[in-house]
Amino acid sequence: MPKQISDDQVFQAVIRLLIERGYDGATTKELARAAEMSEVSLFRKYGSKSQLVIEALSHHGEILTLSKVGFTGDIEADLLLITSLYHDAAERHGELFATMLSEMPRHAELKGALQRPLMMIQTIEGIIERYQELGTLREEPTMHVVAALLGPIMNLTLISKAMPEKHFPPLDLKAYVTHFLEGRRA
Amino acid sequence: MPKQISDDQVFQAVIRLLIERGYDGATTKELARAAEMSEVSLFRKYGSKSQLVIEALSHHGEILTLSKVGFTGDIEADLLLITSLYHDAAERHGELFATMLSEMPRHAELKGALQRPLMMIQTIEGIIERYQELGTLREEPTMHVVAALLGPIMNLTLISKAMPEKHFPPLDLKAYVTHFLEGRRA
DNA sequence: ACCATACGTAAGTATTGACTTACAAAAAGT
DNA sequence: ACTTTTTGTAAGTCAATACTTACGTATGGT
Repeated sequence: MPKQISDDQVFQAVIRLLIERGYDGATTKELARAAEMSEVSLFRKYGSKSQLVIEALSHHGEILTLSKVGFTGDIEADLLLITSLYHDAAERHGELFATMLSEMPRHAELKGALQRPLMMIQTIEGIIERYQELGTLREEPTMHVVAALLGPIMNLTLISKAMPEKHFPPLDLKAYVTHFLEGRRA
Repeated sequence: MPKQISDDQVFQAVIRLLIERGYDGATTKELARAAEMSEVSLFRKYGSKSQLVIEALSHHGEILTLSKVGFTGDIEADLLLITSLYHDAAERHGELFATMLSEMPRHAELKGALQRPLMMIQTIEGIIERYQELGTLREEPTMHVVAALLGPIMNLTLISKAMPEKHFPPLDLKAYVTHFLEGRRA
């Protein structure tokens, strides 16, 4: 057999192109070229564009690798780890996430493609909840806390990319977490 | 002359469709139908799809009126007004804003379409800056402050719409502003 | 040696989308 | 009345896109 193209290689290229061009903008022709395979083989292996994207996104659930994240009892350390990972992910894939969030309702075939990223939000909610139960954090809807923690980071990266001429100073995540906690401790 | 279709009516329909389907998803045929005019007339009046969208968004900027917003010296009142207006806008048009933010880098023709909304962010930055100069707020990049203030609101509305099965409690904006200020005063 | 496998190239099809052209009609100003 | 203005309908062009068909080829297992 020739070449033997690995799924990993394909999925990686797919994600890269999705980030660059979005779902509609990433044509199957370009997807094939990015994956260094023929368009025909692409359809043979993955059936359709939507299936390919779903498989790529599922496989790439590692985008936001929260496997290392958990409850340790040290809230500053936990939040710093979460924000660091999220910050990296937002830098690299924030546009993709935003695109998918807004394109999902318009592409029924994509339902389920964001299952994994959204589950990670629930993981974070779980950690928040434990700190609330412990009395470290004050009680409030966990999703509000998650939004307060991650919203500014996502917003900042999106705006930075939309206004590339303005050069925003980078976030100091350690200070960010510290200030986040002020006023939020029980 | 027949009918005499007003720009207002057209722009309103355009915005509505953009929210529903996004830029790529909103076809000129559908745009024409939504505006209750023929596709031909649409091209005659506005030249192209991108121009139509740009004009509609520019015109729409007025709906997100921050004209009442300014520096009063009462930081809690100012921020409460800003967040209230922003919250309303995000509820109604958050998806649109997010879509445009993520689609803009891929559609060079749209450059300038978000000029107006982005200028409002700069208005807010100006107010923040004055409170920093007064010593009410501690010094840090103004865009970081804006992101911290508005990011969570935008995030919350986006996620609410992406996960409609989960019912998130509404934000108490007054408490939100109060907590925002804790840890941020100079 | 041979055959199934996993790919490639060339050439389609069918659909759709942005945009145009040609011609007709309704209304308003004069 | 007539001309201008602003719309409409019908029909198209042209390019791009998702996806297919037919056929050929290199490779590895047996």
